[in-house]
Amino acid sequence: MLDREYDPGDIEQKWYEFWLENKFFHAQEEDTQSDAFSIVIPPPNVTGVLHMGHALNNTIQDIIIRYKRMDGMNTLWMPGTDHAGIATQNVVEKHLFQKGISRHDLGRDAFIEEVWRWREKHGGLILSQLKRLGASCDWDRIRFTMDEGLSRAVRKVFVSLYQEGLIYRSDYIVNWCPRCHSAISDLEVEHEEEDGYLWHIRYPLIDAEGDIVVATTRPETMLGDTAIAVHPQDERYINLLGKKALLPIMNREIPIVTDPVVDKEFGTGAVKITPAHDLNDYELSLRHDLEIVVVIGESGEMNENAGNYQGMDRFECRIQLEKDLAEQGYLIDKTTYKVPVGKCYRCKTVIEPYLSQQWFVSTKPLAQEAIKAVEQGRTRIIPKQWEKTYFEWMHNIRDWCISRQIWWGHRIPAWYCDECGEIIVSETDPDRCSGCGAENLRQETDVLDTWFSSALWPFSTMGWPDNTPELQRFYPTNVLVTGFDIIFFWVARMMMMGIKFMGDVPFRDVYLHALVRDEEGQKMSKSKGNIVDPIVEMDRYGADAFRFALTAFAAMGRDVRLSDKRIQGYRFFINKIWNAGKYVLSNLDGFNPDDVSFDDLDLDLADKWILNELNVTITETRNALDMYRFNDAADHLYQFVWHIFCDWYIELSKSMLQGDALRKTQWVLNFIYKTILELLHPIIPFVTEEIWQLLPGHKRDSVVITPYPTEMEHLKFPQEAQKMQHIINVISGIRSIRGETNISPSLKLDVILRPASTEIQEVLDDHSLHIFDLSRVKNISFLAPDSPRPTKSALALAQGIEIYVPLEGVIDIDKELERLNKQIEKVNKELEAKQKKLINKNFIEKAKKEIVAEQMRIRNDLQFTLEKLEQARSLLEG
RNA sequence: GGGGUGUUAGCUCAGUUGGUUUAGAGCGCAUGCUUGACAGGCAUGAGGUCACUGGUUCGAUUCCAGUACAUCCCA
Repeated sequence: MLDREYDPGDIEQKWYEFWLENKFFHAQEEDTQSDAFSIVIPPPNVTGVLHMGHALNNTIQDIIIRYKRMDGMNTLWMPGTDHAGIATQNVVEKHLFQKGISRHDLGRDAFIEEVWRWREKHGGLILSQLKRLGASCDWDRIRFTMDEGLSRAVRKVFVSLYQEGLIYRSDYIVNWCPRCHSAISDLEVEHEEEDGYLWHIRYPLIDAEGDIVVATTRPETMLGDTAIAVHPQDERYINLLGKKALLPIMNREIPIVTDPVVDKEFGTGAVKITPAHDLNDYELSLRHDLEIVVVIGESGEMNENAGNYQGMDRFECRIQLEKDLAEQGYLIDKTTYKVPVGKCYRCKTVIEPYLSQQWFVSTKPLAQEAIKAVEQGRTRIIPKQWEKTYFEWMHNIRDWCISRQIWWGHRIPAWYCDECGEIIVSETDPDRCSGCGAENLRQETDVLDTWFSSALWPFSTMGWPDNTPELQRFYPTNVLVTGFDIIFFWVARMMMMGIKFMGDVPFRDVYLHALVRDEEGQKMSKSKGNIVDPIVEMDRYGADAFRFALTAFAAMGRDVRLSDKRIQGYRFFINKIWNAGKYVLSNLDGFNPDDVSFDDLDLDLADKWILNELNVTITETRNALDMYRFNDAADHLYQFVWHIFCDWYIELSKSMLQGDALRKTQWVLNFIYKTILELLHPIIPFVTEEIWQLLPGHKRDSVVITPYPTEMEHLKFPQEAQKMQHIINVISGIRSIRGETNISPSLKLDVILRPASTEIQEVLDDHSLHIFDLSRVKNISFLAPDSPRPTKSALALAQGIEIYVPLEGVIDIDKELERLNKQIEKVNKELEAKQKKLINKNFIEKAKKEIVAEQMRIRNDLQFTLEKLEQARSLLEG
C-alpha cells in the first residue's frame, strides 16, 4: 500500500541508483542492429552550479533521450563539462588569494596543478546535480574539454587550420579586459548605453592662428593621440588641410588628416585619433600611416607613454586630466552624453580596446559552408525563426580572436625560434627549429578560447581524431538542445568545425528553447536576488514536479516565467497521479493481467471509451514529442490523467468493480494506468518508476526500458466513444442543474430524459447505471421524441438529449429562470451572427459548399436550441 | 541605427496551415460539498470588442501593412 502522500526524497535516490546499477543509460557503440540516436550535452562550466537554465535545458534533453530509448533506439546522451578558462582561473585565483597567494607566486605549472586539484574536489558538483534532476546521461563516457583526448583534437584542429592559413597571428585592436588580463572575443563583450559626458577640448594649431576643437567621450586616450581627423568635405576645416596641431599636456605635434569615415555631425566634426585604443582610429591610422602610441597598460593603468599620468588608473586619469585641462584653459565644454560602453560579460569591467598581437581564426570560408548546410536543410533550426538570426550573423561574421592571456586552457601549439624568427606550429612538441635547427624554442604562452574546444565537442567527445565506433554510430548527433543565447558562441562554431573536420554537420536538428526568467519576466541574477534555485525547488517539491513544471512552460521560442508557486501547482499533479495509483493498486488484489485473455473481456461502453481516449492521447503525445512541442505533450497528458481518467473513469469504475465486471474493470484500470505511467515517464521519471514497479504483469525490469506506448488498432472504439459522450453529457447536465438551482446536495433526483432518437435512448437506457452512479439520481424515465415536454421542470440541453428535473419542492424557480434567460441570451447572440452570415449573398456564392452547409446546420441547431429554451421558460412562467 | 519577438480572461500562457475550439488551459475568484484514491480533493459557475488603425477576402484572433507599447539580439 502506498503512503498517503507522495514523498519524493528517498524514492528519487533509490531509483536513480537502480538505473545506474543496471546500466540502462549506457549506449552500445557496437550495436549495429537498432537505430542510433544521440545527443551531446551542452557542457556546463566545470565551476558551475545548476541554475534554472541548465535545469530546463537538461530536462528537455532527458525527455527526448528517454523517449527515444523507450522507443527502442540505441541512445547516447554524451555528458561532460568544459574547462571554462577564464572563469575557472578566476575561481581558483580567488581561492588562493584567501590564503595570501597569487598565481604568480606559484608559477604557471604549479598553478595549473592547483586548478586540476580544485577541479578534482569541486568539479563534480554540477554533474551530481544533473543526476538529481534525473538526467539519463551515459556517465561512463563523461568528457572534459581538457581531457587528453579532447586536447589532442584541439591541437589537430589548430595545426590543420594554421597550415591552411585559416588561423593566423596578427596585430589588431582587440577587446581587452583589464580585470581578466586577457583579450576576449567580440561576442564576449556586452554593449550598453550609459550616461556619460562629451568633453570639448581645444588643440592649438601650429602653423596657423587659433585652434581646433575636438569632442571626445574618453579624454584620457588623448595622451595617445597621433592625429586629428576631419571629413574631407567639411568646409569648416578646409583651410586646415595639411596643418598640424599641438597635443595639449603632451605637447606633441600631430597632423590634421581627412578621412571619409569621420562623422560631420558628431561633436565639432573634428575627432582625435588614438590608434592604439580605438578600432576605427586604428584602421584610419593604417590608411594615413600614423604613429601608434599605446598609453594604457594591461591592467587598465596609464603606462610610461602617458607622461605624468603614468601609473594612474584610466578612470582616475580621466578625472585628473579634466582638472588639468581646465586649469590650463584647454577644456572648452563638458556636456552630458549617452555613451556606448563595452563590458566584459564575465566581470562587467569596462573593456579597453587594445592593440596587441593575437591569434585569429579566419571565419568567412568556414561560415560559408555552415550557411549552406542550413540552407540545404542538412541541419534544421527549430523554431525556424532563429534561422534568420543565424544567417544574419554568419553572413556578417568577423574573424575570431582565439588567444587568451591566461594560464588555464589549451596552450597554443606554436613555438618561436629566437635565432631565426621562425614560428613552428605542430601537433607534437618540437625539439628543434625547423628553420635553423636551433634548440632553444619558446612555446607561445597564450591559451585558446574555451569555445574553441567547445566547438569540437560533438566529435571530440566521441574519440576524434581516431575513427572510433562511437563516431561511426553516433555522428552526426540527432539533435542539439540549447538556449538561443549561445547560438553564436557555440552552435555556429560547432557547425563550422563539424563540417570542416567531419565532412558532415554535427547535428540534424538544433532545438533552441526559451530562457528562464522570474515571475516578472526579469532575467534571473544574483544581484537582483530573484534567483529560483533548482535544488531548493527539488528539495521542496521533488524533481518530478519541477520537471513537469518546466516542461509545461517550455513553449517554443518563448521565455519561461517561473516561480515557486507554479512548481507547487505541478506537485499537486504528481500527487494526483500518486493517489490514482493508490486507488488502482488497492483494487488489484489477486489480479494478474496474464491470467486474462483480452478477447474474453466483456468490455463496457465506458471501458471502450477510455481505451479510445487513451489511443488518442498516445497519438497526440507522440506527435507533440516528435515536433519538440513539449508543453503540448505535458498538456495532453495532464488533461487525460486528471480530467478524463481520474474525473470520469475512476469514478465510473467504482461501481463496476463491485459485481461481475470486476475482472475486466481491473484489467482496464491496470492497463490504462500502466500506459499513463509509460507515457509520462520521460517527463517525470521517478514517480512513474516507483508505481510502475508495483503494478502486476510488467514485463521488463524497469519502465526506463519498456517500449513507449504506440497506437493500438484493437483498442480503437470511435463509435462507442461517441455514445459514451451522451452519458457524460447527461451527467454534466444534471450536475449543472443541481449546482445552479439551489438543490440540496443530499437530495436524490428524479430525472426525465427526452432523447432525439430511439438510438440515443437505447444508449442511455443500457448504460443508465453510470448516470445513477455519478449524478445522484434515484429515478430515470424516458419520454419519446414526439411526446410533450414536462412542465414545471428545470431543463438542460445536451447534444440530442433534453434533460428535465421536475422542480416540485426541489428547485428554486427563480434560479432556474435566471439560468434559462442567460442561456437564451447567449444562444440568441450566436444565432443572430449566423443569420447575418447566411443572409449574405456573397457568402453563399463564394464560400465552399461544405462550409455553407455546415453553417446552415449550425444555424438550425441554434434555432432548435433556442426554441427549446424559450418553451422551457414559458412552461416555467405559466 | 539594423533586425527579431511579443501584445488573447484578474495573473501566466496555449491556440500547427483564414469558417465549430460559436476563443482553451493552469492559477486566482465565487457558490456548494468531511462523496472510502486524493481538501495537495470534488462539483458547478463568473470572467475575453483576441493592443490599435487600415488592407486582402464572402468571411480575419488567424494573412499583409502601418501605429503604439514591451522585450531581446546585433552595430
